[in-house]
Formats: sequence, structure tokens, C-alpha cells
Amino acid sequence: MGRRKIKMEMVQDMNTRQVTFSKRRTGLFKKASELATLCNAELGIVVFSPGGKPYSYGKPNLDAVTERFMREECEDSDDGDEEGRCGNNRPKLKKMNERLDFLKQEIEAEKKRGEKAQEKLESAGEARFKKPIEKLTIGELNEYRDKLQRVHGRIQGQAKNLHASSCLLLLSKDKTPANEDLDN
Amino acid sequence: MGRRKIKMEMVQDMNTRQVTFSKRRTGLFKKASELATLCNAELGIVVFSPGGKPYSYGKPNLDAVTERFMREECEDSDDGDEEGRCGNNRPKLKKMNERLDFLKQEIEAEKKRGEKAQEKLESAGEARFKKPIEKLTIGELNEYRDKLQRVHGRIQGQAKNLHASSCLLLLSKDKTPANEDLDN
DNA sequence: AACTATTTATAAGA
DNA sequence: TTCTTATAAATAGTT
Repeated sequence: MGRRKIKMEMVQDMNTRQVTFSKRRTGLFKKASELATLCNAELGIVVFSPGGKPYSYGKPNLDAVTERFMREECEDSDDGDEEGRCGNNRPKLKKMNERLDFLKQEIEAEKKRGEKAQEKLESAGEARFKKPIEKLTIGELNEYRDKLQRVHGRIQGQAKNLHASSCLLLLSKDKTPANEDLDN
Repeated sequence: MGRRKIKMEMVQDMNTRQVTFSKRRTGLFKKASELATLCNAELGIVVFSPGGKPYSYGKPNLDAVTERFMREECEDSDDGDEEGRCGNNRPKLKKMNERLDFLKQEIEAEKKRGEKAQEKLESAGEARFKKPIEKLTIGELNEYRDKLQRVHGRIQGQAKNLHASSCLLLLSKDKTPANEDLDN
């Protein structure tokens, strides 16, 4: 595609390599833009220059593409390319997202239970300790202690759930859509 | 680049569009591969066909590129392209990673505090309830109640911390390799 | 950054 | 879908 055909191996001369990168990156992004426009397709590209600088292109924007890709099941879509293709070796984030809703509800429910128990416990505390203090029986004291410990256990369980579920939360929330769209 | 020059707008005929997509996607991935090889550059591409199927290419693989891009600060690297470029509007994940270590420690400390308090509380429960039950004074009962409630509050705080910190945890852990710390 | 001689990609057609 | 081929487009080496 130029004055000469070149071997497909890393360009040795650093200077030439940088020039080649610039030209070909521009070409690649243009091709990407055309593909997106002609076929009404979403796509995203990320490239690191030999110097380590990141360049990206996306339509409608990179985050949207990334997120969509993450969200969908990565079925094997095509095959037979030269290098690092991505098969379905990606964690199935779709299922995780499905589970997310379930966990959200669970947490919400757990929170309410905790609060309710807390209220009950406090009112019980008021009633039994501040009013008829001397009349507390051993049974009542044990009952009270058990209640507290049950709440305590519940809170701990909640904390564990939070750890798992908030990991999932990050995958669906947290994104902020904002990008230009200067077509052609 | 073919028998005729075509207008850069969405191909109307669905069939032709699909064909165009196939051909151009292949071409795009080839260009990407060449760029990566010639310049020893890492890159990743994700494309959705008009039918919604995802196709991807990556060198050395898509996850590596994605992660690298996410990890680095997204400084403005270049400018003057046609469509959706990604500026530095991305959340600075590096700082989040830095904060991560701090939070990890905090959680660990909190956990230990909670466990210690729990032990103390249980032993106190044993000593006071199971042995000299009738001799409990009002003051002792109140003291005991306050202890329980303090632990309870601590556990709740721990749960909240978990929620915040585990979001960050996801960003650095959960990936296979350990957190490198690139420049800066 | 610009310029071309060439190579490469691809739109139509089969 | 795959192949063929006339033509448009990308780009390697040069200025």
C-alpha cells in the first residue's frame, strides 16, 4: 500500500515505527468510523502507542460500547482471525447482572428487617429497663440478650451480602454517559 | 475502494448492509492486527453488527487492553479525530485504587474490633447471666445493654464501610494479576 | 506535513 | 457465502 511492500513484523527503526503508528492509527479509526456509519454499528477501539499513550475511538462512545459488551453474553460470534480473539472465555456478566436485581432486593429486605428489629429492641429496652427495672426475670433477660445477638448476626450477614452485591452494582451503575458525536 | 465510490451514509438495503459489515469488519480487524504487529502496540476492538452480535479483537487480548485502559489515568492523549473521542472524562480509577489499600486496612481493623468486642461481650454474658444471676444490679444490666448496643452500632458501621470499599475492591482485585503501579 | 508510486481494501457482480 | 475484478483508498518511502 505504499512505495514498497513491507514485511509484517515490528518496524525496527523507532522513528519510522512512530510514524507508521500515527498513519495507521488514523487509518484504523477512519475505517472504524466508516464501518459504524455505513452499517449503523456500535464499536469501540482502544490502542496504546509504542510510547504507551492511550488512544481511543468509540461510536456512539466508548463507555456505551464497553458496557454493552460487558453486559451481553459473550457468545462465540465469529472465528478464524489471526491473533488474540476473544471467545466466550469472558465471565458471563449477564447472569451476574440478573443476579444483581435479586441481591438488591435481598439487601433492601435485610435492611428493613434490621431496622425493624432494632426498633423493637430499643422499645423493648425502654420498656423493660427504664420502667419496671426491678421486675426483670431471668427469662426476660435471656430473651433480651438473645434478641440482641440475633440482630447482631443479621447485621453481619448483611455486611457479607453487601460485599458480594456491591461488586455487581459497580458493573451496572457508575457509568456517566457523555461524549461528542461529530459525524464525519 | 470498489467498483464504485459509495456515499458515507447508512447502507439502506439490509442485505447489502450485512455484507458490507462482514467485509469491512474483517478489514478493520486485519488493519488492527497489522498496526499491533508493526508497531508492537496493544489494542482492543469491540463491534456490534447491525444484527446486534458482538465481535471483538484484541492483542494480546481484549481483557488486558481494557484493564490497562481502565487503570491508567486517561490523560488527553491526542486530538482532532472525527467522531466520539474519549477525553479525560473518565473516572480516575487510579486514585480509587490508592484509596483501596487504606480502606482494606480499615475494614480489617474494624473486623478485629468487632470480633474482640463480641468475645468480651459473650464472656461477660457467661459470667453475669449464667453464674450469679439473681445478683445483677440495675447498673450492671444497663452497662451490659450499652455494651451490646455499642457492638451493634459498630457492626452497622462496618457494613456501611463494606459497601463503599468493596466497590473499590472490585477494581483492583478480582482481576488475575496483582495490582501493578504504572507511572506516576 | 505533502507528495506519489504502489499496495491493499472492497463494491459489484457471478 | 465465497470468488473475482475493476476501482477507490491507504500508505511506505521520499521530499
